[in-house]
Amino acid sequence: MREKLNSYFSYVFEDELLDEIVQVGTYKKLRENELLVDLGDQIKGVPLLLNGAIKIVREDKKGEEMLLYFLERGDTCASSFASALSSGKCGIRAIAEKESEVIFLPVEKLDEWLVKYKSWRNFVIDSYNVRLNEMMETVDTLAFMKMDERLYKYLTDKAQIMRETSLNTTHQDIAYDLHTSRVVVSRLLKQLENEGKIKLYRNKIEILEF
DNA sequence: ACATTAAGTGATT
DNA sequence: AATCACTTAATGT
Repeated sequence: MREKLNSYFSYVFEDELLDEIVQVGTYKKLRENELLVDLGDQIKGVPLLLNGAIKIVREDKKGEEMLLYFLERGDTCASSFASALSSGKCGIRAIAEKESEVIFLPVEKLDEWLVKYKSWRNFVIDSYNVRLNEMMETVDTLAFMKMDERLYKYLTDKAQIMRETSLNTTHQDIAYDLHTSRVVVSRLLKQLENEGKIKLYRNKIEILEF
């Protein structure tokens, strides 16, 4: 576990903090599509993402979904800090988008570390900042971009996060993430294919142009 | 061969 | 851009 931690966090945290993380953290490997956090869950620990990708989704009471952003290696779920420290409910759902490795940090240690380690404080503040920017970007996307642009952005963003040029997904899944209907996605995808930007298969989309 | 699920299409709002 | 109704294609049993 120490080696895995070192490979991504050795330049972020000081050695003593790394030691503590190894002691109190619990390592977990996530299967693809494994549910990490659900709506209204009490947060049991804050995750540090070693590798893989986690999808953060907002959902309303009717089960209507909307993708907020992805977490990548070295990220943490900023929203979980707030709910962990205030022991409130989490307003989001987190799903592993692919096989991922995380270390869960116990809630009790979080504010202790805030005063003890400046690298930890920086990390927390920084991830809040990164997340806020990410959120503003998605708001922009929602407010100012048309569906076809959003779709293309979604595809290229996701391909980058997954580090692949082709995605194994269905039109329906995309429709859930973008909060639209499958028919609309199918039509716009067809359009993108005609423009030569992508190639469509069953359960698979290949991106030809970034 | 049949059932199921994914994707394509025209028409309507 | 959403929804309906229907078709066609791919895949699993």
